[in-house]
Amino acid sequence: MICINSDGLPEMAQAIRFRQATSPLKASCQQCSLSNLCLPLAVQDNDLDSLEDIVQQGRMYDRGEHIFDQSTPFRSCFAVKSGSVKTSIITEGGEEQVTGFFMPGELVGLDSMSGEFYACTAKALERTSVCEFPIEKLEELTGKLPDLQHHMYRLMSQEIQNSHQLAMLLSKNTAEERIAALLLSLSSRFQRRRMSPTNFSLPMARNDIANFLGLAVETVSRVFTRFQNQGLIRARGREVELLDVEALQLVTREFSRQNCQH
Amino acid sequence: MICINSDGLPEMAQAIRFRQATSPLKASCQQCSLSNLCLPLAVQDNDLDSLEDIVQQGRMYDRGEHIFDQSTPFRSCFAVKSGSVKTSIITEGGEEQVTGFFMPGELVGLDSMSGEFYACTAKALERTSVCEFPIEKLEELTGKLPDLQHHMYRLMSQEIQNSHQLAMLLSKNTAEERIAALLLSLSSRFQRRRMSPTNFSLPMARNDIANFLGLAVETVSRVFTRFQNQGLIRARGREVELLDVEALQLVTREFSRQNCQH
DNA sequence: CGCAGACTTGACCGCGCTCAATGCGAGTGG
DNA sequence: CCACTCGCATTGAGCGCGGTCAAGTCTGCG
Repeated sequence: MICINSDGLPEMAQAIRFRQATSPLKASCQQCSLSNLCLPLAVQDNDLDSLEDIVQQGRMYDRGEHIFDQSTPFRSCFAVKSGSVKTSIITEGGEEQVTGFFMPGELVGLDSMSGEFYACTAKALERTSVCEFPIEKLEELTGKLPDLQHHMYRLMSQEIQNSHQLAMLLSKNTAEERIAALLLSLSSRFQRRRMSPTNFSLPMARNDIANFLGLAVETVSRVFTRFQNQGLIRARGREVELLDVEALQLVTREFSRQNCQH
Repeated sequence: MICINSDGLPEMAQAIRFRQATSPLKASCQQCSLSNLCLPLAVQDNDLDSLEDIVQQGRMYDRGEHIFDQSTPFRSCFAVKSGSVKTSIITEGGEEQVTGFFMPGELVGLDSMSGEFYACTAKALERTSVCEFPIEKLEELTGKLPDLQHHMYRLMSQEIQNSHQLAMLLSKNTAEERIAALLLSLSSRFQRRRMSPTNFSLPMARNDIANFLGLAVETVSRVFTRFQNQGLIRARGREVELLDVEALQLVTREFSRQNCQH
């Protein structure tokens, strides 16, 4: 009845191979290229050891694999190391609502700290590796390191804000505005990682974009081609090039502008 | 330009009186009737003193008064003691998006812990009193009391979940489903406070409901009367009586049921 | 080469927004 | 006490954005 993972079988063989290779090794935050984005960002160099002590190098996940779902007991938060993750809530009826996309350096699972099970389902959008922070140890550590605690509060607070922004987008903005906003959000997140902010490939399918933004797939498609015809972007499949960032920013604010003149 | 406070004058006299009576006194969580809902819920009896040490009894706010807005430097979280509060994001263009309603025992400001200023504007929906938790002291205290820290994580996590639920409501559900969901949410929150879950008065105006749920006021009105005609509720102004809770629950799930048969 | 899944495009229609008028209750002043 | 006003809520008429349904196209992969 609930058929979430509709992906192929042949990936399993690969998964097992990698699982053995990288299983429960201790991670090295010191050498990680994401140390200026991820949790280490908040801890002093001399405390980095204690963070490394609790981190577990997670395994690799193939495209479509679940990192956890709503029936998994909540034990850990996960930092995306490479690849990307989508989280979604799946209702009793099997309806899915995508709640977020997570890129390298971002922390998944903050919405699950209030219950026994994860509050959402996390699925790898591509070949993805994660670092695992067992929550008990993490809480213990944040009790000792005020800076880390502060950072956790910041991250969770930011997550609330993001979600509010999404709610705003969903309740007030047109399809074009929502999609422009998403493209710009992705753009700035690529930029944070020192990648091109105008030339990237979408980690998620049109379907996920549509679900996330509360639209039909067809509408997403139409807006993409409309943007392309207007010269705002160039898109072929998941490859996207932002040709006119300022115009896109204008689109996201179009709503406000139109409704303020009277 | 931004004309938010449109309420009457005569309340001012009263406000001043109350302000003097209860101003920056130390609050007593021990005697507070909300101690089983609010932060004290998470601390041992013998640690309650340290929590009381940092709490400040806030002043009274009249209907429509701002507790803080997006230009206020972030310093504290606030627990609603009596009355009720609405939070909203106000964009550059003056557009408002209501992000939440807060009732006694609930904590306002968790979305603001990641920036220098509050991330939203908090407005009293009626005569309201709050307790103030200065954030620096609160963080210091949560570093010492693991239970309290754990509770903060829970609260923030819950806030994320709530917001995701809202996003889901906004992107997938019809007007009727959204309003049924809101009524049931309010109902259960009144019940938590040992008040009637079927007979209460809405703290917010139709306008706020509409904004929160991403609808037009007119739609809210129409759905209310439709529900009334169907015998689900009885509503006159802000007074609401839920006549058929089970039917309302069915309405919220109607969507899922309809879309699962094929 | 052929198939499956993802994406695109087109035609149609309905929910909910908009605009506009009316109803209603509370506070105000004559 | 009634008439007036101002916010707020309700009700009705019409229409547009975006959803739905149905083909058609593209792409990767065995």
